[in-house]
Amino acid sequence: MTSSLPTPAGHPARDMPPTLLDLSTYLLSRIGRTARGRLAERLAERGLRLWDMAVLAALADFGPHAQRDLVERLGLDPSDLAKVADQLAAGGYVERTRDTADRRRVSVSVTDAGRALLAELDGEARAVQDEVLAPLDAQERQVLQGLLLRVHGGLSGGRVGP
Amino acid sequence: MTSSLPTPAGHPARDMPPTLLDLSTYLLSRIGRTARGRLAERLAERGLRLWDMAVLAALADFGPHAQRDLVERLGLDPSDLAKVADQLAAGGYVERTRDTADRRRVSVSVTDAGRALLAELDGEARAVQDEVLAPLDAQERQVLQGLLLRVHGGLSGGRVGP
DNA sequence: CCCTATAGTGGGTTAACACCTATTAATCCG
DNA sequence: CGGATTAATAGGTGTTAACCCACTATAGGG
Repeated sequence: MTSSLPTPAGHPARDMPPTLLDLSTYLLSRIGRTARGRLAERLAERGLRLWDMAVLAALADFGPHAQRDLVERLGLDPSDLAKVADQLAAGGYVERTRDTADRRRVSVSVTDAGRALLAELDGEARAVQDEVLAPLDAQERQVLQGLLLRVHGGLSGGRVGP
Repeated sequence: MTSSLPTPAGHPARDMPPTLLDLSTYLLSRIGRTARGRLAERLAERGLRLWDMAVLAALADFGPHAQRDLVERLGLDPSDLAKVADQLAAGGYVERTRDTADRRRVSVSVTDAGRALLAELDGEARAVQDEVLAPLDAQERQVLQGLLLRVHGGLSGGRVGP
């Protein structure tokens, strides 16, 4: 018997076609989608979306940005970023200050509350990751991370998403 | 210098936040999304969608199904499957025959043309995969495939998608 | 000082996708 | 037989994410 494991509880047990399962890209798409979806769910419980986390991460990692530069870095529409920044500012997670040198620009920086929030969100993300990568041990996860990082590095910059 | 590689041509070079790049789930999501998008583009040039390919693959791998069973296997809405089957039948890629035993059921089977089409689509998928996995050599790709397959096997059957 | 370009913002439009509903036809079971 | 159930299908709804346009305010060059 090739698949002797009992169906893991509450599972339709739908075997997918080998033609698809043989495609790493299919698996990547499916797994990535699942992970993304689960994290999005958790963020939604806090009234947040994935872009909120991406923006917080960019600010925490690279310091204050003009919105223009955030747009450039994250590949998000300027108009949409304005909305994200609005919401984050309303929650006190980021501060927006007019750039004194160029008063068109609005410099966005993360607050302490924002950093704390990001830490929590990162925790949620890691919890999801633990669920998703459950079948792999620590060493295998590291191998996977290494491979994915290299693959990611090779992607040319088309459509992005958080 | 930690990132000495020249930006790979025509690239905004947007460095993503390490906070995100450290998450395998982020990379999975991003890479999977890219791969999916690129394949979807190619299929669209033929007037096809991902579900068309999934349905063809299921029929080719497992033989004829009642639509009911395809729905079960692929996690697709019955109503949507009807439309997919319609289109595939119009192109001559599948045949629909009333089940003589239970005349409510419509049995769908792949035709030779359908098999030929699937072979082409699989070729497209592998071409995309070659693009996406370009940074990895053959052995690394196999390691990746193995890890992904195990991760996939551990996913409980929530939302699916092709 | 005009004239053009840029930064941010508000308020839409669009496209894709999952999902739901009603209808028709056939089956099953008491 | 008759009522309840299931299969397929047509058509429509809701959500989401990406995107686009118009407007304001500022900058900067001639």
